[in-house]
Amino acid sequence: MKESLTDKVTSLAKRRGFYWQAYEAYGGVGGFYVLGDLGTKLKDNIVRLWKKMFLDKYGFIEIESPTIGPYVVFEASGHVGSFKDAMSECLKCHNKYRADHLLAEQGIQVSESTRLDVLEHLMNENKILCPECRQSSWRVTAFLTMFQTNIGPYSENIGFLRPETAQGMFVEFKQIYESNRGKMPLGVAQIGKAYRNEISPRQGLIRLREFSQIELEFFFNPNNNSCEYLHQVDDIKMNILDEKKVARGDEIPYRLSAKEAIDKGYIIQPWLAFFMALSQKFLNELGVKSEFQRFKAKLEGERAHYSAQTYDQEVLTEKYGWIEVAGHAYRQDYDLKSHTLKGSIDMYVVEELKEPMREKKTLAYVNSKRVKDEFNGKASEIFVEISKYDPKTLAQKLNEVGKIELEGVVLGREYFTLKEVEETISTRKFIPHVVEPSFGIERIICATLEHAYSERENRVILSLKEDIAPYKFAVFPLVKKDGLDEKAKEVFNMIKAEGISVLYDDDGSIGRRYARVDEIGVPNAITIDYQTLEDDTVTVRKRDTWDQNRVKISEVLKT
RNA sequence: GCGACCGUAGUCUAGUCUGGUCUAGGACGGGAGCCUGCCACGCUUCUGACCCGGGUUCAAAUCCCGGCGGUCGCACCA
Repeated sequence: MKESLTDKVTSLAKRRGFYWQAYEAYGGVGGFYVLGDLGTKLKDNIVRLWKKMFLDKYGFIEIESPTIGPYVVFEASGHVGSFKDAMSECLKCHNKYRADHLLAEQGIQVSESTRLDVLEHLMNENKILCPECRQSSWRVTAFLTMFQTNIGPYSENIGFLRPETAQGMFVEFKQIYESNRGKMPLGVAQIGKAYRNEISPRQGLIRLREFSQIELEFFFNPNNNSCEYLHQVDDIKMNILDEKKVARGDEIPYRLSAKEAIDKGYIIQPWLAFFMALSQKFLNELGVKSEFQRFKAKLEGERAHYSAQTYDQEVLTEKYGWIEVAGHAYRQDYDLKSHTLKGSIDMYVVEELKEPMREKKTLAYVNSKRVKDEFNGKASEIFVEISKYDPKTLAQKLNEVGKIELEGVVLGREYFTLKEVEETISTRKFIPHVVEPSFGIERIICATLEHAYSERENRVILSLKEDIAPYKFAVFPLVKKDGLDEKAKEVFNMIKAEGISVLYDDDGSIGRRYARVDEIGVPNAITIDYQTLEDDTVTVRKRDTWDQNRVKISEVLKT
């Protein structure tokens, strides 16, 4: 089989030091990798571009929270439940299956909390057949895809390495919200490592056990979910496979703008649609053209436990086909609600209504004179009891049943004065809803490299956009003599002093040096020749066209 | 996790079937030097590998077992 583009990129990545598998000195460990100099620079540049496009432009903010969290957090978030699968192993052929799936096929419903020994009993008693070898001999064990550790010296204090960065933003929501002076809607991002103990990590950087995420949690008021930026992405047509198309295996996408997709009902939240379009533009900026991108809906059964709608953003690769580079999920209020229920902080937000609402209501006040007159010594007791209710509730009860029952006394309507009042309501409490664009940085690096890779005259060219190229300039003396090399070093030092990433190379022929920097994506190569010594001009040679221009040294950084 | 195939320098590979001549050969790459007036020229020189562990044998890159890793298929990917 012909070596695929993906394989070529992998081998280039290792040869030139973008990334490689970790722990090779010890035979390698699956699912872990190292970013080299070029890789870290590329990653930093990608992250910087993302921040510019998603945060700075919209005034959204960023936090950094711990990568280890206590058991309760992931219990509340639902991860302990849904990351732990009961795996049933066939003792004959040793294939493993989800126990609940096999039981469900036979119409036996079990819950997530069903004990393992009970599951095993059910599997064997009901003679569930192994799909592979048609035997029925099972052992049921748990497999937890979160990495588990202990916090402090006591083994019963279990902690987990976070399987997503998102929970940090949910658990800390109230503090984030307060310290940003109650802004709503509020976009909060976190960029960092997440960990999943994959059963079989494979495919290079595509499935890792430790990986980097960029996650943006966008908190908004569900009563006011219109997105003011939608018009900014009108020109972006997305390839969309909605739930219906996915369900029937239709691979031909709709081509729609965010607004059109909302209007047609394919995307149920305007903000979700906006971020999807913006994400497509982000990948465009990284050099992945729109025709190599699509958004594929997750079906109800495959969605995460928190999601009401999820679109995977996919990029076409030669070897692996469509790979997911980002997930766009409508998480509703699932997470904040869970943390409110289990934790000690209420994650609601108070909304000030633009148009205060006038609400009519009836209030009931007890006629104290009449009560005193008729109940004498018991009156003060009655007042204490009545004060437990507010006037609105009292009025409601009187309207519904015509009386108030207290300890040993029943007071009828005649003991109260009813007042009709109109109240102004200017605030309302709500738990924000969340849409989440979530990016896997390593996969984006793969997609970016693959779509930047090309070959010309048997040489490799990595056409990384200038914004994200690890090195912006390379400086070469045409030949290493007659003072050209000293002059070249001067230019090199000048650019370096500006804080711009730049390489110097005087080894071998000039053509060889161009070739070397082409394959790591340096967009500009500056050559110092004999004319430079006379008039301080140099040639700037462009990576993608191989065109050369003569410019003054002082102008060189403006190219 | 299961199954099939595979594992020799940074990369590609010769050698493995049929154990010894392998102190493991080549090409590319990389370093140093020479050369070089614009797209991987040439020369000199250096660099560097049998995945790990155990077994069989007088002798293991080669045969056997286990582990680790890779690719593919199944399962998993919340």
